[in-house]
Amino acid sequence: MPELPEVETIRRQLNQAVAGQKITKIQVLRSQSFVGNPSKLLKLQISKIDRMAKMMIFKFKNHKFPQLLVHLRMTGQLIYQDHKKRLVGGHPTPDWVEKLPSKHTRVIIYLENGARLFFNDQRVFGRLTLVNNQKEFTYQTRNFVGIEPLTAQFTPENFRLKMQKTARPIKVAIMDQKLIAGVGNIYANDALWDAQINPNKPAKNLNNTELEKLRNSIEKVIALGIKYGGATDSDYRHLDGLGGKYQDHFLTYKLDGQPCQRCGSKLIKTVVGGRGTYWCKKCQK
DNA sequence: CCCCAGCCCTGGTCGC
DNA sequence: TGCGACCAGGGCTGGG
Repeated sequence: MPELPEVETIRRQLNQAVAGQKITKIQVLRSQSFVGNPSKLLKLQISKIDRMAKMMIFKFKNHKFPQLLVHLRMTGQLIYQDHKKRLVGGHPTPDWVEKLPSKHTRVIIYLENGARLFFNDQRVFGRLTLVNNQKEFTYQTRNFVGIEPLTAQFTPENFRLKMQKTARPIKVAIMDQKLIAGVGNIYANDALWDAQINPNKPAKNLNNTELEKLRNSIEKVIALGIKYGGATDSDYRHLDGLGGKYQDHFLTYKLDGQPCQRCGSKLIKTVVGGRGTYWCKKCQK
């Protein structure tokens, strides 16, 4: 599922592929997938795409607003197809990209140069949300205000301040987008394994050494995720339809029953905060 | 404020 | 082969 590295990968590709293009038409094929009036975006020129936690923010030239917020949730994809149905970067076009729209296409954004941007989303949890002013923006992003792991704000001290505030399991705490931005289930599992911390441990019970280790591990796995273009576990795809590679480097995620890379004992799967949790009972204390 | 259960969705899997 | 129950999960809502 798309987390910080996956969303960041797509964001960078979008800035290459669609920045500078004007939106000429928007088709909403499933009403829940688009919140707001899509016609407000017509004729606006995309200036750049930012990111806040797992949310992408489309901004437009000479307009502070509207802005378009895109959240992929679990199965959302943004796929770019140019007017010749060729891919960005010159890769061979996967058949399914040439055949878009598919039955999972929820929104199509048409660009002035003849290209189309497809928002596909099998489970319809993802959203394109139009915000018209600062008040709406603040409301829609109110739960995504956590510290960004790859910025100067992600200091040991700031991390400690956030984690000491809650008695919830540490895994739940680092996945709380109000505390830390962009960490989802894959990278939470892998970071806790790397830091050798039991995912059930109450966040405020971690000592400074453990917190610093975990902070470093979050930074490490998120950076690795970006390096490999994210993880294609099921639906996640790059802008050109191809998959990421981080799934070949999972430390724990979906590896229950496999030997721990550190101690060799079998990784287990439990449920923490209602989410599947993969870890090593022997070396995560 | 804090925390958690239930909900939104669809497709894949499993048992019968 | 088919059918129904169940599961996956990020984030929102409502209730304790």
